[in-house]
Amino acid sequence: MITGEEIYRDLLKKITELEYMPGDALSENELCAAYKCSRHMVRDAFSRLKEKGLLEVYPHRGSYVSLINLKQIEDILFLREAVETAAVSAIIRETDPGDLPELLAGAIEEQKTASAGAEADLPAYFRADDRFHGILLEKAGRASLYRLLEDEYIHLRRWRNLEIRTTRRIPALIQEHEAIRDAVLHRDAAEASVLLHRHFDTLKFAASVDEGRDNSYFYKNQTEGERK
Amino acid sequence: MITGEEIYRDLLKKITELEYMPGDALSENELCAAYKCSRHMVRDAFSRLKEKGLLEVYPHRGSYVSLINLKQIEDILFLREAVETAAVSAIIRETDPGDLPELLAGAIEEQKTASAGAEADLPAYFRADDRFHGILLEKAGRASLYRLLEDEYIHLRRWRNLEIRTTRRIPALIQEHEAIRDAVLHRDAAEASVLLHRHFDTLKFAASVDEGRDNSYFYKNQTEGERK
DNA sequence: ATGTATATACTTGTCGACAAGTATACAAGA
DNA sequence: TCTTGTATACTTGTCGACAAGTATATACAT
Repeated sequence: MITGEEIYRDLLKKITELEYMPGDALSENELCAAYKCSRHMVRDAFSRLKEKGLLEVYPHRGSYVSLINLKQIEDILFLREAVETAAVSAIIRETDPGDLPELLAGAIEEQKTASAGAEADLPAYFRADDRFHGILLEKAGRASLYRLLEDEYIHLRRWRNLEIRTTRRIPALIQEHEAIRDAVLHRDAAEASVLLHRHFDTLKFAASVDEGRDNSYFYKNQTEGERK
Repeated sequence: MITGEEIYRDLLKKITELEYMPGDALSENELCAAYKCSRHMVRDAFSRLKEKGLLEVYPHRGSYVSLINLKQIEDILFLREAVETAAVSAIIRETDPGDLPELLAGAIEEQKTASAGAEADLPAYFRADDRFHGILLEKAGRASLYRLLEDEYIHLRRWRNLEIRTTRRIPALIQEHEAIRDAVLHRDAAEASVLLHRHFDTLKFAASVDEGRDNSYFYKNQTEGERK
């Protein structure tokens, strides 16, 4: 027997990891046949996914995986920059380094090994990247805020999984992490702020340009739910 | 005929405006009798409220309006400080004032008139307060981010409605707003950052101390859902 | 009086059936 | 050939009934 929570988590995973692509149709009937459960369960999961902005339900027509809203991605990147700049500021203001140097070094090392091989282990790199930023919040005493923002970061992860060309940029991103780490360890808040801003600006740029992108995966004009 | 969306909005309003107090029991049967609809609708609304952390459902025992998690309130205040500091920084960095002075002056004026009378019009003051902070994000080109964070700010508003003694502090808060406005208009990012930090710190302090507070409305030890 | 077992009245969880709306395939007529 | 109307096969929306678990009140035995 499968619980509604499990269905929700499974669908969430398949949407963020692009097993279901943006725009794909999801049928309640097909899914409840696949999970061997009643439609009620699937509908409950749909309701939650809809609430999170990952699914769009058109009554009597069908349900579709949400397209990616690049304006929203920019917003979330802006949010992360703001939160992490504040976290760094708090770290520098309030605490002594503690085990922060080792933790950041560990996360950076993990990023290097994950991206070093003949072909990069992208999931592992992304996990290490998340960990680098997570450490900053945790050491600022805001680990719970990181959990609170998980729902927003889901969109970020889905977009990241779609932007394959990120691969080329990984070495530069790691260098930026190292510079940020150095600034934090030198307790230079102004420098860290500038570096974080630059770091997220490169990401925001990736979210704004559309060089030969498959536009069927993105909303145009930042408007959602405009299916004719 | 009432739609599920309406039930959800009504319950949300009654929870944030404390018509239903933290800890109150909400019965599916009673509500679907009150709304003259099937339990399905109420359950759907419950599901969304649960997802937002405003309702806790204990299977076969009952559903209760979530208590207020002060650690979470602090986190959201930290979040707001971070976002608005970044917004101010962006405003100063990228744009000329435009109509910003008039907008901020208007919001501050509205706060004064709402809090001036023999007894303050708290709802009006809160709306003007939200507007002041909303203007900052809007002028930084992040109006959509403000909407994105609405869900988090719901918790903030519920807490604010419960903290009656805020009233005494309103004149000081308005003064802080004026100081922030001045720093922004003088394009002094560092000063604005310090003032915002101080502004939110006074709020965070209000969320941390518990002088003669009715503790039945708050989680102890920052743990949720520990009903025995 | 006190402890224990049982019945009862709640609670939320789950299901299958049917209602209602939409898009498509198809056939009939011009 | 093109247009138009109709039947059909989908889609999601809604409902009432029943299942299952919990807490409380009650009767009974000690």
